[in-house]
Amino acid sequence: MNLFDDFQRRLAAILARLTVEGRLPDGLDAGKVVVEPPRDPSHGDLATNAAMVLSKDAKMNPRALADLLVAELDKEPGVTEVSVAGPGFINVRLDPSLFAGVLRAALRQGETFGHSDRGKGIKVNVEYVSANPTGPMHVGHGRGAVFGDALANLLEAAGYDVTREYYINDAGAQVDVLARSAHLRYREALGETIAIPEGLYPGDYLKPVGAALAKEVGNALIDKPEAEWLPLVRDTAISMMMDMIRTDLAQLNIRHEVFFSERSLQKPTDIIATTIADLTARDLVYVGRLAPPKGAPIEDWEDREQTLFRSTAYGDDVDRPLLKSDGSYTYFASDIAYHADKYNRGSSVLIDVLGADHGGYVKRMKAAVAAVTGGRGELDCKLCQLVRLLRNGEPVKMSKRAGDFVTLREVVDEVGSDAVRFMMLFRKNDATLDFDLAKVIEQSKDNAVFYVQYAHARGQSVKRQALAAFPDLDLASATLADADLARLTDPAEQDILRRISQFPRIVDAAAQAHEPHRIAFYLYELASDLHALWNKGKEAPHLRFVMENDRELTTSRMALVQGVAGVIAVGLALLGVSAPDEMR
RNA sequence: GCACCCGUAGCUCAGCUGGAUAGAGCGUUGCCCUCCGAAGGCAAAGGUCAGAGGUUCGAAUCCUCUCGGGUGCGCCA
Repeated sequence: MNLFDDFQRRLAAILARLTVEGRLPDGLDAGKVVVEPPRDPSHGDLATNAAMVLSKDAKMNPRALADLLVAELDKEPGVTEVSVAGPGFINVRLDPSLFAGVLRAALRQGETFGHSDRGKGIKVNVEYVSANPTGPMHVGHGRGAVFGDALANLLEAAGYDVTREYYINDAGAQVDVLARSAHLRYREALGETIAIPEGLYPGDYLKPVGAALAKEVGNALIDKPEAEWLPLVRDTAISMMMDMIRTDLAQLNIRHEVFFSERSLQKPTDIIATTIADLTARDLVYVGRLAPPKGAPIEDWEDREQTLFRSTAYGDDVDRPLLKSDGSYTYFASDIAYHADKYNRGSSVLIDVLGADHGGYVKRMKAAVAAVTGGRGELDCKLCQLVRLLRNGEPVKMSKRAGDFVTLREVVDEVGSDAVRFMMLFRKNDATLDFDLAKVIEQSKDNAVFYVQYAHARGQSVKRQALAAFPDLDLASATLADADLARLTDPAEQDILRRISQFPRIVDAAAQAHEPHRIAFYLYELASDLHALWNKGKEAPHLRFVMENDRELTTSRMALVQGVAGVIAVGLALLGVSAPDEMR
């Protein structure tokens, strides 16, 4: 139930009809036409730019074309007034019953209101978090985690078939460093006094790994050469780190369907080799020399022949190496094979949620996906900017225990999952985020999480009051959907109906743009509407939700309140935030 | 040197993929409330959308350049 889509279709039908009738030329592209709410509500309920964008192709001046369309739109059911404004805007005013109809739909559809089949089941792979399995997650990881999860929710709501995936970087040198660090903790667990040299991971979180190893194998690994103990220690450590990360994620109610191991790209079969062979056969891999980067001089630069992927053929600035000097694969080589694999598993749309420090990586990855899918796969990289942790405006000190960063778990333990999730989504992903630990648990209007959740709770509270006044009132959504909504005549009530009718459009646009923050901002506005109406009831008793002398009006208003609460609940669910029945 | 992201009110940020007179919160100022419809309300002031060109009916939004901030720049992941 999307009024704006509905009118877009109606307009397309009108254009088609006028074309058939010969009153408009062939070849008009109705796809350029936008139907949207006017910025200024006094202009009407819907506005379209149809006359302006089509005037050139129609070989008519915009006003004349607008007049033609106005005559047709005027015949449409539910349209009460159509006018032309400015350079050729067509403003449409609708019968209030149409907005009431959206409220009824919202009440009937409940938790699926705003959902659509726009994605038509297209398979989308969202890869997010993908933190190295070498330690606990920090707050920056948390932002990507929350963003990716909300985006996945959003895409599912828009009718896409979403796979939530985590790429475990368990193949690089960093996991060997992890193993060495864990081995030290193992010796420590056996009673040795250890010192952790520079370059290894110092965090206490590896102590349990050492203890677990000691318990499992006793001192069997203590005098062996590194080559013999490293694989076992590494696998144990990775496994325990992943358990820890999964626990951290579960605390934020984030679960991935696929955990993909980087090492599995080489064992048991080497997919990286076949991917490179495939690219080589297509002349996209060659052996050549690379000029050293201009800016920061590299001390040990060695000019040498290397195996390069021709990413410049797909818009990258320079070709990229696939093999290190020791012959092993670069991270990029693995990643090409990995993305090829995601595509081959059926996802034609790939989304990578990355930290902002990966910005330089995007071009080459897009080039790789284009090459490896023959241009049929689409990759969108969403870069999440840094999070600055504050407490009352002051930067938060790092925790030594975890190894010089604030862990995600510490933050979630302190302020809760809802506050973390909402605040991380109450900002565009590419803007840096100030996260104030004191502010986000404050019960005031300054705190957006509280404000939105409170609107939902207030809605429930109002319903409880209505039941106190009319104990036999049926407040089930299905019943409220049949209420007499014509009694919602106050402008503030009408505004809320309009706001609700925009929700499906917001969900759709947010999903298309891969921008979950739009939902958060919409909810803030909707909450604000409800609070404002409530406050009006203080000065103007005839606007109170519960009218003790008027059962019918109370019922109508309960429909409105339940509609708002329901939309807030749906929106918060998309963000992965709870919608409480009361604030405590 | 190059690439990517960002630059909107004093501050923190929105701005619905190019629409009409650029919005909100905080802060400031002024009224009201502080008799549980509690976790405040109403209103005002505040802008060269970093700057300059360009594209077109129309630009905060798209293109080019300049300035300013951030990030990254074989064999790290």
